Amino acid sequence: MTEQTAESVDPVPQLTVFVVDDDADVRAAITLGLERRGYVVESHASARAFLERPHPERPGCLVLDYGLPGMNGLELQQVLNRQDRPLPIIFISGHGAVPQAVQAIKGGAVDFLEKPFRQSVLVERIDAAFAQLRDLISQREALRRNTARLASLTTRERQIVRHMVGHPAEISSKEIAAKLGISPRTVDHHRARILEKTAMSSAAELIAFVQRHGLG
Amino acid sequence: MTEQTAESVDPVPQLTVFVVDDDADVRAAITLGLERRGYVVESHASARAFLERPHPERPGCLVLDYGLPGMNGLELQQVLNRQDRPLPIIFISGHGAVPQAVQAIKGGAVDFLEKPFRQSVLVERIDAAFAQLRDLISQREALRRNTARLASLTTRERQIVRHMVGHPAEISSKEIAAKLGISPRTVDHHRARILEKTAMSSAAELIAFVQRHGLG
DNA sequence: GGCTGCATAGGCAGTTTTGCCTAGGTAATG
DNA sequence: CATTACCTAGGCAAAACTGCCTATGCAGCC
Repeated sequence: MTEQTAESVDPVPQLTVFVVDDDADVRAAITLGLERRGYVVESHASARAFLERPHPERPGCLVLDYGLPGMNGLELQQVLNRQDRPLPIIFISGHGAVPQAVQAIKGGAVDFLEKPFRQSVLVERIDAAFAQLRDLISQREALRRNTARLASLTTRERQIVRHMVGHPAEISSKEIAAKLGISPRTVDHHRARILEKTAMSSAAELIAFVQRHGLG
Repeated sequence: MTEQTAESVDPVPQLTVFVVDDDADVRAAITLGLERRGYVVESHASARAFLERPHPERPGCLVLDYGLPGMNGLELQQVLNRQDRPLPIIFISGHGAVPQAVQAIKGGAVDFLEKPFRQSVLVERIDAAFAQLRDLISQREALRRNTARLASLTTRERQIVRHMVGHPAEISSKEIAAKLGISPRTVDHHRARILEKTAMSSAAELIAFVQRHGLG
């Protein structure tokens, strides 16, 4: 195990713990505790400030106060959910309110902690969030690679793929040609190009692939 | 709209609201309120009693007290989750405990209500649970129908299907025959029988189907 | 012993797919 | 204006698939 330059170049960028809480003392306490344990922490006083930070794509998880002034935690969660950014959220809240916790978890939050909580509990949840994040990232990565292969398809080609995937019972050139109002010969031609571009060997393989990974 | 014998034969069996709470007053109150609104209610005083009821497959949803003596609500939820029975759960709890609510929702519960709650809120959640149930049931129904079609396949036929699904790039009779050490002609024969039995029109359709629904 | 179901395999004809060629029309682009 | 990309479409031949036929061997069952 030659462990030279362990700190130098990380293939996976360092994961960051984003902390959003309007209480400066809370931010300081969490930041301090986490940094002592070796985490990279970046804190913001409001949802707005967090949303406007540069490099919004940096991977990490979010420790989010529920009762923020302005845009509250739940609203921020919803904003983030609409973006398809992989960012697991751990809520923290001053007053243990069940309905809010329910909504947060239903919205995909990793957990909902009531203040005060022990740092060790938070660290546990952060590790869980990071594990979840790594899953999400690898899924996205796989999807991205696959979608890239389909991205080079032209409109017509894509249309034919859609039809084959949507109606796997009608994939003969004749049937597709009838649907599209063109010659079966042309469908053949497109099919050949599609298989070539996607490096697949049969319509079945293509359909199976798109069913698994989507068309993007 | 001739509404003769509306009550006689329901194609979908009547959905039941199961109530499990150790407090007889709570059971009575919920039962009364729901029956007045036309719901069919069946109540039990303990998780054990609910689990041991006859006809366990009757469709419905479960209004479940969290703080049951003996097996508590969360444990019952986990038992039910291990069975693959479609039964949406609405938790009710005397003391609003966030961690418990979090666990319940993560376990798939529809909601977690704190006592006391308004009947109208409960009714709302029950309707949501019923909607979710209907989705689950129709999904299961589709799966069941489909698995039945694959169930009539012989060992060899199933083996060939597995191979086609697992290696969609190698579905020509030649390739499959090579893998199995038999004649391409025989694979043709099996393929024809498979498509006939499953009422599919192409290998692609079969693969797409099995990918979606599994082989059972 | 006969019957049935399953796996094996071949023949033959018709259809389909696939690969490789040409080629015209259109729209965008340099 | 030339080039490029895309959609269109046909010819031709090899390969594959499909449907319908026969046929053998084996196992289990009445």
